[in-house]
Amino acid sequence: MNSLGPKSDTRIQKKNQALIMSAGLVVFSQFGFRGSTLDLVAQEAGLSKPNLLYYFRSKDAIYTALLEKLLANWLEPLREIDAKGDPVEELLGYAKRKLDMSQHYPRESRLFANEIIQGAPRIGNVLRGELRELVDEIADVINGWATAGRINKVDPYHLMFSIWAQTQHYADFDVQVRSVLGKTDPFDGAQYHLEAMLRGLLTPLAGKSVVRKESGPMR
Amino acid sequence: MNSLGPKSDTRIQKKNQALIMSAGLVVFSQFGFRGSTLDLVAQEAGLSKPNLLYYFRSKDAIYTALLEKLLANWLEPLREIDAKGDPVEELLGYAKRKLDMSQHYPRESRLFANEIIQGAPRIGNVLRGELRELVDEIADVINGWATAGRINKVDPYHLMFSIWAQTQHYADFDVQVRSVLGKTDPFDGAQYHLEAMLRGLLTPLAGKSVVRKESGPMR
DNA sequence: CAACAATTTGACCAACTGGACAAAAACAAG
DNA sequence: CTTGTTTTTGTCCAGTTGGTCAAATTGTTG
Repeated sequence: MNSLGPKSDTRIQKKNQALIMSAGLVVFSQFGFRGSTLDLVAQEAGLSKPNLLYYFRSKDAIYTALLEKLLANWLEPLREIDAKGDPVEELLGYAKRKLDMSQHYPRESRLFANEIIQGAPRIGNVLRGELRELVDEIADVINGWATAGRINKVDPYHLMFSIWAQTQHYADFDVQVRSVLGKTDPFDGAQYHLEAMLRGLLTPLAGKSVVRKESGPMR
Repeated sequence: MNSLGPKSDTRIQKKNQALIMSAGLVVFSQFGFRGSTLDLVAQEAGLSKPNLLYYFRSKDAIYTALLEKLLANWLEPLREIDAKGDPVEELLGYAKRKLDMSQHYPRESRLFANEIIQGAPRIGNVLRGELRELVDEIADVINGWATAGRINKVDPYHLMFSIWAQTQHYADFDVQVRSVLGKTDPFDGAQYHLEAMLRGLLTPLAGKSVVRKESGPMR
């Protein structure tokens, strides 16, 4: 009989569960939950539809399992920011890790993007809970760095948003980026640009605050 | 009889077509093309399903009409960049216009994002054609500014990507942004942060290139 | 208020959807 | 090889999907 708990997973179970997760990632990341069908996932996995449902209770179960696995990895790079490290290098390292994820796991990024765009019906509580707490912690760290004069004064929240936006963009909008760039690989240029942008924002320089003060609000 | 060409649109036709487009925007921007249903659009529009199909030939026709209308507006802010203006202010102005669009037309942004994430099946040719040409033009302008020393040397393509990413993020990931910020309105802070980031990157400063040269590649 | 055109609707359809289920097939261990 | 257990599949089902169509309703114009 099929076990309920995670006690005994035969190797064929492991193999097929992984196969289904992988196929689900491909399909759900492209069409979102509502736009995906079990038939599509089954076809992508090379299994029959009833066979999918032998391993997962429902379409929803596949999607949820996928999202949970993703979320665990998604917050990890943020946790690695070290309050005791060099501020600029810590933040650049974080941006680099996020950009690497966009390069190597673009489907995961799109799965996440799809879920958020559609209103985050299944992970809204995670966003308002775990994510928010973690972001608040890191925001404190960044504020500490700024107060100590080790980086320029920045809004830590919008700093994180801009890192998320600029890194995930290369995965989520991959088609557009490549349409514009042609054959040029996006990621080398992206990394250099992102680094330059963050250094320009963060690195404390005597002359800069003067320039900033002179400028009125953007119009 | 229903006219084929755009010759005679009675006011009731205009009203209902607008009603359907508006409803379609709400539904398609949330669920993407495949995840949306005519019933949902009909319900949102307050019309019966057959009545929708009296005004539009098919589900596809509604979606396509929506995309075409969107694309016209989408590229407009980019066209407004003036090669004869002040470089930093022109680029800041562009960013501001894009951010305003995210604030005031978030559904349009999400509709576009959905289409791109799903591989841009219907607008790939526009991306590789019209968009790319326009971006190339602006890239030339930016390169000209950089060569003249009026802004720092930047990759114009990645500069545009980063503006797109950071502005559209506030519309596409609205749920996440608000989950993190709580009741705080995102857009004031976003504008200030975006401006600071772009100024730091673009404004030519004697001291900056030294700092940049010393730094190795991001790690 | 006729008479005609524009609009709306109810009923219907074939294809597809997520899912149930029992029978068949493949596997494992004595 | 036999027996019990996993795994796989064919068949089926009720609900939903995009779309059709003729009939009914509403609007318009003389």
